[in-house]
Formats: sequence, structure tokens, C-alpha cells
Amino acid sequence: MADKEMKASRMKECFIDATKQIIRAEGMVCVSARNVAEKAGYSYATLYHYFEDMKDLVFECVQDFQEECACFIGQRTAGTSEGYAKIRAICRCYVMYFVQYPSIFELFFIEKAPEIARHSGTPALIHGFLDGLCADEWSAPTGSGAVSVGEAKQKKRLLNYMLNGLLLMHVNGRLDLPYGEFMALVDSQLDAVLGTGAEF
Amino acid sequence: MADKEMKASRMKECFIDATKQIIRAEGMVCVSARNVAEKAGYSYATLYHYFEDMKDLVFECVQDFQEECACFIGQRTAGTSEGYAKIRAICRCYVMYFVQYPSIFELFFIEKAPEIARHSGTPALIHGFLDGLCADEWSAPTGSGAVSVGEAKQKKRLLNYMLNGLLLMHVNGRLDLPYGEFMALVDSQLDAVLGTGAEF
DNA sequence: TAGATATATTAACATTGTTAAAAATTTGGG
DNA sequence: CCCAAATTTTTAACAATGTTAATATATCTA
Repeated sequence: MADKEMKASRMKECFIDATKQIIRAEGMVCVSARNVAEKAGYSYATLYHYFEDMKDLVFECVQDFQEECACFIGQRTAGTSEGYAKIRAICRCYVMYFVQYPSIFELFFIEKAPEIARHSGTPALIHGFLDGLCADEWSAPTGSGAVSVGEAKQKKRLLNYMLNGLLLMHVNGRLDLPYGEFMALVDSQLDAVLGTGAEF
Repeated sequence: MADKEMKASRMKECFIDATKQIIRAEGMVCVSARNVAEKAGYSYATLYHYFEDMKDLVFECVQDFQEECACFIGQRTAGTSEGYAKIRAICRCYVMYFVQYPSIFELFFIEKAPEIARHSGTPALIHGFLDGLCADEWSAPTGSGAVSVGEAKQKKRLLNYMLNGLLLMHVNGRLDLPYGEFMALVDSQLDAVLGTGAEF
């Protein structure tokens, strides 16, 4: 019966929505079985009928937040012209999103990946997230011969590791800078990888 | 009485040693008050006479591990000639150390910094760790004019964020590569920042 | 409507960090 | 040397965690 599956799926989404709400508003530290279930309006044991365990539930939120982040970036970079400038803009907004929602960065990169999530490909989805966001924009510089395919590949990786490393320091308090100074640091690091833009 | 302080300090070190042993062998996940106290040969409540809380105890291990890491690197880069080559070697060993002891990376960069640790300057100590390890070696390239002071500063930062970002992905399973392939990736990223060495 | 099945809840267990009270030990003074 | 005082250690307890088993409550089928 498809009806059953529909209801089960609706129940799952109910718990997932509650979890997303808690992550956004109170942080990963407040995500507990009892907390989520209460917000969803069910008992904490009911949750275990729809999810293997808490890790399972929590990683189900990743895809939703990725879509939200992509939307956040899309709205803010719609007017930017193609090429390096757009890549810069996307990276900048990528950082801004996680500065605004540090708990979502925590979920993406700091939370331990359980076996179940490893099988479903979630870790790879996360690792390739920034690359995916920029994918379309890299075809322009490589197509025009501004950078070789190999160079582009390396720069993509460098951006991925550098920006997430920077966010890690910021989110976990190893780098205690006010917002403005932090974003200035991000800009200077983007300059170091992509150039100041003057050469294009 | 200095005798009292000596004994208290010896007790603290006893708990710290037990904690370090557990972090190294079993990982951060096994560090608990009862676990540490048992290994130290005391009751779990005794621990609270010498440490504010578990965070306090755990962050006391940072300095010790930093010294150990510096030693690890020193032994493996003693024969390398000065300049960019040495910086590369240091960075490579830095990564190797944390690949060997992922739990120590966890402690340094993934563990949340509590207020008490923030006051004692531990987060800054961690953020500046790689810079400190390479500090002496940067004086050569900047002194000879191979790179400007500003460029050197940017490259230092880029290395710091890029390498720790890479390690974050590796340690948390977002990047599931066997050791050899991971180190090859590290090398290619070091090339991207420092150059292949041919230009010197 | 009665029985079967699916779903939801309560109760329980082991584990966590942390604190208060009780016990043991060490210390200081006569 | 011995008793009181201070200090150090331990036991007991609390609240919160994830997770499971047993129980209750719906819902569906015949």
C-alpha cells in the first residue's frame, strides 16, 4: 500500500522538520531524542520506529539544508556576471551562510559520520558540496583557456579545503574575530587563490 | 607551602597522563570522568578537586600534544635544507602526525572550546600552531626577497586553513581515501600553494 | 463486530557530567 | 604520642543522554 508509505514518509518529515528547527534555533547540542519528539508532538520512542538512531535522523537533514544554502546563495549572486567574479561571490555567500548558521556547519563537517550515513553517500555529498555549487561557473574560465583543466581542479580543491578550514576555526572559536574582520580575512584568502580579478 | 602545590601538581599530571593515554589509544569518545579516574587509580569525584570540569582537564593536554607533535616533525625534517623545501616537509609531517593520531586533531580543532579555555588563550595557541612550527623557515624566503612579507603572510594562512580543512574532511570521514592517495592529495595541494619547487 | 496488525507510549537500563554528604587520611599543636 | 582540625578521597545521588522491551492504543481486515 502506497498509503502506508505516504504516512510513514509524512511522519519522518515531521521529525525531520522538528530537528531542523532545533538545529537552526538552538544548535546541535539541543538535538536529543526527547527534545525532537516533544517538538514533533510524539513520544521519544516513536522516533525509533522511523529512524534507526539519532545519527540517522540528523543526517536526513543534510540534503534539506544543502538546498536551503544553495537557494541562499542563488538569491544573493543572481546579478553577478559569470566567471571568476561569480565563483568569488558564491564562495563568499557560502561562508556567510555558515557564519549565520554555525550549527549547520557543525552538522555538515564536525558531526561524526556513522556507518549508516557512510553507506548512503552523505559524506561524499558533503565533501563535494562547494564544488557542486561552483560547477557551472568553472566551465567559463576553463573553456576560454584562462586556466587549464588541471589548474581549475586544484583551485576548486584549494577553495574547498581553505574555506572549510577557515569556517572550522571560526565556528569552534579558535579564531575569535568580529564578523567584519572575519569576512575581510575570507576576502583576502579568496584573493590569494583566485587573484584580485584585475588580471581578467 | 610549596610542598602542597607540588603534590597537587603531581596529582594533576597523573590525571592528565591518564587522559592523554586514553585519547591516543581509544579516542576522545572514550574520555569520561569515570574512565580517566579509573586509569589514574582514583575515584571519579577526586578528579573534580584538581580540575574545574572535564573540559578543563582535556584542554590541559593540548600543550603536551603540541610539544609531542613538534618533536615528531623535528625528527623527520632535521635533514631537510632550509627554505620552501623545509616548509613543505614540516607541513607534510604536520598532516602525517594527525593522520596517525586523529583523536588529537579532534581535541585540537573539533572539540568545542569552553569559556575557561578561551580565557587561558588555548584557542589562539591552537590557531597559531602551524604558523609557529614554520616561523623560522619563513625568514629565509622573505629575507632573500623570493616573496614579499605580505605574500608570505597570506601563504602561511592559506597553508593553515587548507591543511586543517583537508584534515577535517579526512578525520571525519567526508573524504574516504586510503593513506597513500590522501597524502598524494596533500602533496598536490602543497604544490598549489608553495609551487613545485622548480622555481627556486 | 472480533481478531490481527500496525503504531504509540511508558518503563527501564546503562552511561554521561557533576555535586553533596560521608569516610578516610594527613597534618598541626600540646 | 595523641587528639582535634583540616584536607583529601570516596560513595551516593541527580538530571540528562541514547536506546530497547514490554505494554497500550489505534487501525484495518475478514
